[in-house]
Amino acid sequence: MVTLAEVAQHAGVSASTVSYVLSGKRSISAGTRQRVERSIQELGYHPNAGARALASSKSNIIALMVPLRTDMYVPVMMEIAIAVATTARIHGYDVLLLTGEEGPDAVRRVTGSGLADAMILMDVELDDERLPLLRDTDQPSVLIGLPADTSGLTCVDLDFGATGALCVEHLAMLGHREIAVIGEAPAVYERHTGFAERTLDGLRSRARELGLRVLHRPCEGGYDAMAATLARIFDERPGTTGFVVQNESAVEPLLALLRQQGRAVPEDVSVIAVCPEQVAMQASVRLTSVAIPAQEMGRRAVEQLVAKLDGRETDEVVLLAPELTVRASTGPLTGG
Amino acid sequence: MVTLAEVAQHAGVSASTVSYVLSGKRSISAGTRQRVERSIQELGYHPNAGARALASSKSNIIALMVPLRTDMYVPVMMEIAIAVATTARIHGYDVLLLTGEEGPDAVRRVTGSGLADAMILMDVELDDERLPLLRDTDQPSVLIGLPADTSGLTCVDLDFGATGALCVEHLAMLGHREIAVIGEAPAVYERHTGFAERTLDGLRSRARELGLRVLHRPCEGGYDAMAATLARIFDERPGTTGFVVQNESAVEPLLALLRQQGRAVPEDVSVIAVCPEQVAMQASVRLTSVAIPAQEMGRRAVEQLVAKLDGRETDEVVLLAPELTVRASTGPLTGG
DNA sequence: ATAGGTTGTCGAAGCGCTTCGATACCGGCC
DNA sequence: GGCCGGTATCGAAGCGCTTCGACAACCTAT
Repeated sequence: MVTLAEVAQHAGVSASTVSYVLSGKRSISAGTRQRVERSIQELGYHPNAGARALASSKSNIIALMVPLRTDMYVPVMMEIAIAVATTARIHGYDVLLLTGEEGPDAVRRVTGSGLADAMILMDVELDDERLPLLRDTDQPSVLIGLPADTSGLTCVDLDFGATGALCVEHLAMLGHREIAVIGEAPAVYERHTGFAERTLDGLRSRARELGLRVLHRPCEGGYDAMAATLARIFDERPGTTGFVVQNESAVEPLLALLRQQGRAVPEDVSVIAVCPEQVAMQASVRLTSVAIPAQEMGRRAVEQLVAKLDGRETDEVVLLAPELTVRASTGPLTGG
Repeated sequence: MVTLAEVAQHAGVSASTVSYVLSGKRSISAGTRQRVERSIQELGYHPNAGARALASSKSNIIALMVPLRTDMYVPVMMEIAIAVATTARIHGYDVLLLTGEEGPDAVRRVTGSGLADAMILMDVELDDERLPLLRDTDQPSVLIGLPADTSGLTCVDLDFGATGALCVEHLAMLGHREIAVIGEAPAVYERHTGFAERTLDGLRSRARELGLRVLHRPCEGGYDAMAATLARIFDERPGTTGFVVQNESAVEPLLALLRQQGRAVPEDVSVIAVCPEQVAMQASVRLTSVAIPAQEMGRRAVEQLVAKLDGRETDEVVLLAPELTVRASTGPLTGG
């Protein structure tokens, strides 16, 4: 393994000079710089990460805590993770992958050991037990998701409240008066991850303003659960003509069941999904949807974090504006 | 930040003693050990990762290279990644997440800088450009997937050849004579990731032995592509009664289309999927399937790697035996 | 010509840990 | 009683890098 000292010797300069060439923290004459750079090339030098971290107290690593459980939409998680890794590299950071398994201990471990310079937390619960630790530590962090109390924290998330409102508005504009919300599995609500509730709140309050009736039903994924849920919905509200689905594994079952019951989409009922673009595009009916901008979320989280690490001011809470794309699953209510 | 020296002072011993308490590399008297451990507790000491890495030349980090592209089944990737992270922690390692974006350079960077002690590579192509580097370096590595030449490499993968064979056997046993294989998107074959070809090879050779006719069609995901593909299949081989699907985004479309055409599953046609358990369970028909053991693959990869790091002998290639679970989508051929 | 400011380079200290002798102590044995 | 082999502990060196202060060389402005 080639060391700084070897590079220095090869280039005929001192070790500190090589270091300054690398970091650019002091001015170096053009000639010296070139000689050093050529030596680095020729010897195939790579600075030793451990030594660097020790000397500078910076690891150039960002820790990313992903949820261990896989009951929620996994591709979104993966896309965020990949966006985080990619964006981090652009800013010169690597990403350490932590699972939620260790829980708060992971925060202590990473903070205490100087393994990472900063953290990104996914799947944040409303009253997350990791938050007090985060507030105590002086290690910068960004949450993807929104806890109940955001004071002193930086958060990035889709504006789910506005998302809910946007869905209602679209359906209202098309003339629908009674809508049903197919939500995430009950477990998601019980866990208080927040995003599902926020969607619902935004949706309900806008519906109230616009005079629409809303029926909300949590729903496990899969056909059987969806069949039962749908039956109960039409039982209770036979006049339902609009659906908002926030559970990707319920989308396809819903479409199949509606088809089976002879209800045409979008002629008889309209369906809006809150899901990644890919799901909306690949469904049996191209879905009108509000996209979950996973990539953007990952990217923004890293950018916020890097800003903090550079000592720049950052927004406390970044809520991404939802965008609704009209496709083939929603249409005007044609009397009925 | 608390240091080793502070712990030593607090416990009234020398720094090296504390170090030996931590590492267990020399015997320590019970009394001393307890005093030191109490001091560690009280002061909330965490060893500094950088210093440790520098002094010991071991980072206790495993690098995991995930593919950047997301055209393949992402949940499998995620599940593997999580299994890798979880298993690594059990063995005292953390996981660094690298995307394929940097390509071979990432291997050089990580190897050269001592950032990680070892690597796991996912999405390995038959003639992967990272392999020469891996062979050159003395850094241990494990591949998830199987390249063309495995000499000098350790690999973990599902035995896709046996998987293909297993599918044919099951269909043959049920009396099917003409089967169609719905494969991955053409791009997957062009990339030569290998697993798709291996499945096909295993399937074809067993089919030959058992006297079945096989028609293979790559297929993009989604309804439109599947509709076109299915039409061509029945056009060319009207007597097709068995399907093997190795493309999770084609599964649901296939089932819907068959239903639509009045072909009952499993009475008229049988369908076997090669997919994660969850997909098989959540489909509109509970699918007979060969599971892709993502978790097991991640776990085994780490275990192989740790064995190597510990200087233990390891298998060169670990092929996991496929398991076929019979559910509701396959049945005996009832004349026709 | 000289004081004062730049610019480019060097040497040395030190980051927090591991690890290798060296040392001190203990009990048992011939 | 001196010697041996363990066992428990310490001190010091060193891992490869960053960074600070020093300094030489040069350039201006007086």
